Amino acid sequence: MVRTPCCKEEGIKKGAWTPEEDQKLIAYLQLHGEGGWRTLPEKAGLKRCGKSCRLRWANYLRPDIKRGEFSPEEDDTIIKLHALKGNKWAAIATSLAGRTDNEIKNYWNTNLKKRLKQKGLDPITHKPINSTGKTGLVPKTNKPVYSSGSARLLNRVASKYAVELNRDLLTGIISGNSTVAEDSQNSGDVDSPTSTLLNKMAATSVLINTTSPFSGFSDNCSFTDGFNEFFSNEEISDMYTTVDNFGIMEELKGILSYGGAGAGGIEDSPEVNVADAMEFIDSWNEDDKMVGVFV
DNA sequence: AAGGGCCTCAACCGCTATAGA
DNA sequence: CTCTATAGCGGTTGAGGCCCT
Repeated sequence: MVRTPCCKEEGIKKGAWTPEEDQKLIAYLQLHGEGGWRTLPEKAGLKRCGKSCRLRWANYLRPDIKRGEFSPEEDDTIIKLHALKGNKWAAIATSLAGRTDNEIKNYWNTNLKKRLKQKGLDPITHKPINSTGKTGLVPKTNKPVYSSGSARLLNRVASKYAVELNRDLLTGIISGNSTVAEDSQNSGDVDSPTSTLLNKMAATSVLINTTSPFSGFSDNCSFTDGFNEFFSNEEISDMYTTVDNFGIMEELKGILSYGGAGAGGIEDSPEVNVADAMEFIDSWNEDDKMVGVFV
């Protein structure tokens, strides 16, 4: 396929934008809205290529862009999401309102990467640079410590819905579309696939909890809102205080959408990480090294 | 004060994904 | 199915500002 040159036309201006150019672009977009970037420059009276206009708008001029320093909470979120997603700046940006992928990428490269290095952590793997080989998913000879908080949460879910609880139902619970709860409540079987699943979830949480070098991340996980139908405010509050690690939330979301169950409103789950986690947990379970039985 | 090196971040480049003709 | 236009993404660049000597 022959690609159309984007910015190689004669007379196309490059480099820093002037305030006058910004004004022209803003005025045009306020009048006509976004889109039609290829023809926009000519219509707006700009000697720029459409791509340049789109980037200028997306990364700088958009009214909902939050400028200024990153907060400690934003720092934590970026670091944690980077550990989960890698250099997926656009995906990370969706969790930080008002921040662009470009801004986050720059901030990572100029600040957070260095900060991790100063802490002796590899900014790519987020593990200690002089690690003895321990990684997040290979603790077979390094049994994790029991995490009572996340396990307790999962145990509550397990005991509440028992045998019928599966990924689809969990997805339903979280997205608020579940209709299976009453069936589940009739079951007293504790040695069930549900228990196994929840043990896996808990074990995954424990792994993250015990291998993450960070702590105290914000719990801005909207998916817990879906629990309102099934748990009291007090119980949900308890989830927030016991499941106090953003990574756990992310991983749980991932597990719930793993295997094509469909995650409803849950977005952008870390499929690869979760697949790896599940594979590991499965093998771990086979080896009878599960951290606990939460039934 | 000067100038050289470093740092930051807006902008660009090259590529892929996707939609539609 | 192929081709094209467009959008979007991540990596890279370079101008300008800052800091240090």
